Amino acid sequence: MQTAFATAGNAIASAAVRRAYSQPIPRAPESPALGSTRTFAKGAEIFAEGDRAAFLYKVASGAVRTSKLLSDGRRQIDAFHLPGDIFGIEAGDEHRFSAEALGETTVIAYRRWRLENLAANDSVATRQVVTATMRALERAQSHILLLGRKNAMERIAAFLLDLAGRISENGQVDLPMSRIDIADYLGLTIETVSRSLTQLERQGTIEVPAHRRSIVLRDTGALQRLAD
Amino acid sequence: MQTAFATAGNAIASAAVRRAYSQPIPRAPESPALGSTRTFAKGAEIFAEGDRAAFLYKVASGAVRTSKLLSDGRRQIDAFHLPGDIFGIEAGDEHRFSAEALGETTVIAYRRWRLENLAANDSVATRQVVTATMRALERAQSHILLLGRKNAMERIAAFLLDLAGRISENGQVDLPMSRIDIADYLGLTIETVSRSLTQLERQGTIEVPAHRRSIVLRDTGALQRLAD
DNA sequence: CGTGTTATTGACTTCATTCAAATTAGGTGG
DNA sequence: CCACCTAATTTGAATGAAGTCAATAACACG
Repeated sequence: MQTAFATAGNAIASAAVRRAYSQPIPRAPESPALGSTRTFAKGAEIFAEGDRAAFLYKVASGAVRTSKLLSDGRRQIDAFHLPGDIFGIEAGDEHRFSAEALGETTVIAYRRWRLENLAANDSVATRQVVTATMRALERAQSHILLLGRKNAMERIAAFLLDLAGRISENGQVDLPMSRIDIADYLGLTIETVSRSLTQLERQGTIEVPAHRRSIVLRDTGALQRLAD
Repeated sequence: MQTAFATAGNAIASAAVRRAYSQPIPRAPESPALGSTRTFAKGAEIFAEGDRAAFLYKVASGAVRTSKLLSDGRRQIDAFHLPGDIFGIEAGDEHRFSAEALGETTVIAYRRWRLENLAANDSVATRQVVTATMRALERAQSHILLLGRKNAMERIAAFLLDLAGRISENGQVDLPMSRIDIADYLGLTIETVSRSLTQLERQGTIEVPAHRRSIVLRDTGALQRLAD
């Protein structure tokens, strides 16, 4: 078996678990029409696979992972969502992923638009949802190439560059996620992720400070070449 | 929008014609407003990665693969498109994939909608494009799970069931694609695909007639269990 | 400072790939 | 209809990249 993220079982069960253990702290919405702000603790579930998709979300601060589980516990993380990103868009009326906060995270929940209204309505919000959907599709498609045809080192390099492009501050990337999350995103194991990072560090391509939760990109050119 | 003469001088058509082995055979569109019909020979290129995305397409008959290449020639097939499927939707103005006919294939080309119009406009066509985009996203996301976390046998089983759900006639699936295409879709090699099929046949789960281009699903339950 | 969690490292195994060869299908021209 | 040819597929044997199992190390936090 691969990296089993040991959350108990199926969608129904985890929906129940969510009610028990997650701590959504609803606050007064900044403006009713614009959605309501909610804060989640590290690891808290924002929604579960199979939950009714009544809202879509925009990350205000922190970070979110959306993932799917196989029956035996293998997990695949579909995407990481950073501030400004919209997630939870669905065509049907159920969430096909679960979403969890990677750290203390604040999101804005917007009441969901039915698909029909999406096409019918012209508004900034509508446009944003269509754009977010297209972006999600593009990301998913390039992730398919990564998972289908790239080796471990290429995956790590591509991941670091992608993240750097989204949240780097002068070449330093502060990872909002654990090695397990990285592994489950890249279709690898935590050990392989660790070994690849060590190898990149030995080559002088990156630098990993003591606390291990940030990475300095020393040679983005080399990463680019690796990533393809 | 689309006129009978629009096919003659556009960027896409000439880009396609430039390539050696594509043979688009423009015919009179069934209805000018609804797009123009084009037929492609087996292996012909409908559009290439980087081509200007002036049209989107619906498969009328036959089948199409959309794929990406890495610099060293590794290929990943993003999706197979069967009659009724829409492909070639882009947010930007370039195709990020190439598209090739899997056999003698007829498609209908629709002049592309700009993203802004998509959100602004309410029409059957708009709705179809939004729906097709959502469907593509859902497919891509479940393919990510397959590529990231499923083993060879699980991938083959899932592939056969998916295809059966789209084109089976009483349990028989006529494969429009070669083993290489299947391998490049599932992130495997042609040898592994062949071995997996052989094993499924030995188990009595499937049956592969002599010409090897169709497969009879004898035990979909077993496939379902394998596919997860 | 302990304690629990997360990450790294090492040794060994395994599943899928690679390399190589054999077999089969399907088209072509006699 | 058959012999021949080419491309596609299958099969076998050996290799290798990433996974598994196990132990250690490094943090983070109370």
